[in-house]
Amino acid sequence: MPNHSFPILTVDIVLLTMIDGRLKVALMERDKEPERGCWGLVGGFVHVDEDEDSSAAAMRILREKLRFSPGHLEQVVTEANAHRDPRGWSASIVHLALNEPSVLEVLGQREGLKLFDVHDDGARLPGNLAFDHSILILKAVDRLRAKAAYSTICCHLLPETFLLAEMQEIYEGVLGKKINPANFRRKVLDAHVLDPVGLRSSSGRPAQAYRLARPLDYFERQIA
Amino acid sequence: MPNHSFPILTVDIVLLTMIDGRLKVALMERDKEPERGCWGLVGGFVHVDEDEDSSAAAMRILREKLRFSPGHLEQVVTEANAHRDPRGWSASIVHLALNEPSVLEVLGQREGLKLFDVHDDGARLPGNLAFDHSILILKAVDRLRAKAAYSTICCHLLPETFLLAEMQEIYEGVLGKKINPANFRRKVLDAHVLDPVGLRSSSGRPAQAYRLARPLDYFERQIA
DNA sequence: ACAATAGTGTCTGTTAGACAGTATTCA
DNA sequence: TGAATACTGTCTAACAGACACTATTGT
Repeated sequence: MPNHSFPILTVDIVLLTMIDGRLKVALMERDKEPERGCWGLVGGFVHVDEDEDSSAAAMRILREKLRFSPGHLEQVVTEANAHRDPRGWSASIVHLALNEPSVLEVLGQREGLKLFDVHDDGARLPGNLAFDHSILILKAVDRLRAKAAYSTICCHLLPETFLLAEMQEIYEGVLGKKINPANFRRKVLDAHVLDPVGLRSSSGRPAQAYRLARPLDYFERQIA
Repeated sequence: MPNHSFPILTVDIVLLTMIDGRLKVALMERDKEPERGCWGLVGGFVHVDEDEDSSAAAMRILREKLRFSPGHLEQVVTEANAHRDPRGWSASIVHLALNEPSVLEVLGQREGLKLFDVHDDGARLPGNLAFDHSILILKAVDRLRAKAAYSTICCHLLPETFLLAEMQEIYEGVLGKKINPANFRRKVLDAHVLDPVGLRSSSGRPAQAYRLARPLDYFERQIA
């Protein structure tokens, strides 16, 4: 394996979802060197002849490795240094991808993907994580948490339509604290970012279901 | 000039300062192809044999081209696509560098650097800007503005010690709005991020001078 | 009727923003 | 003494957070 005189350019995707109020990251067991047998992020090289830009590269890699398109994809940070990859000087453009859990649970059975709990600064991640991927995961999760209280970003962890109680559970999981339901309702509805789409019944009074009308990067008011 | 099969990896630095309440970006006239004669950001290739990581590359480039170290440097975004550079598929890791104006004004005379007003989505930038540098500049400025209201980041546009009135002028310039002096004072001092360092006299009552005690990435309260 | 969940009204303490007023220097 | 700038106190409206209350379903 030669030491490149060009830096390596890769894209890594931190695939997150939430199950039972806990954030989960989807990792693949690496079947090639380096770090064969370790758990790692879904990622790959940029292909200069195929990829229009870095997010297109991320989409292609997800399509090729998982046959799947994420609900939400955004660039988080670029981790670039001499020592993170034994093959040479390496830059990874790290992306955050958010999805409702059902999609990833299905993929887990078909594609050798596994979901790991992301909590307490990665304490529950597997011990044999490839490269600096534990750092990349934490940076992506930090970004999600930072945006949560002031944006609708967490709605991408929900299905197309959802109840306020479900949305609240997601925000509680991401922010790591309980939220008062009455206040949460008031703030979210006052922001006019949700469209009502009919009722849904369960084990009590039926609840209004909503759809995200317009994704909002920055609320005026803090949502939680 | 061959079309590389590896992507190009560069670092570009958006050098900002504030003069008379207006944000300025420092640009160099390019003396090499491509885009020779255009104005461009200070930037260059990552050198895999010299640079430990991307911010070290940024520091080296500033040292080599301007013989200068910035007061504050942070990564903003990575702009990576097939068309931004005629030489081939190119990724630029964009950094934001903040400095007090005196340093850049001196450099402007010595090193062929020039300061341009950054306002109204870049309306006053020179017409012949290299590559996609106008986009990179706007993204860096957006980042600065987004962090301003909740952090001490703007203090890096000030000298080591400064008055509250000077600090307020900086925040007003970055945020683009007037701030009530009494409220600004109260919020900043309540945050306990400044250390007093003696008085300074000018044309009225002498004012308390301060030094930034601890840079704060996120205030609890909004500063302005 | 009761359990369960959805949704409303209201109170309290805190904060942002506005503004009047006092303090200390120089000319 | 007056201009200029620094600093303080206080009022109001908006907001976050807490909590009691009503509403609507299934069993």
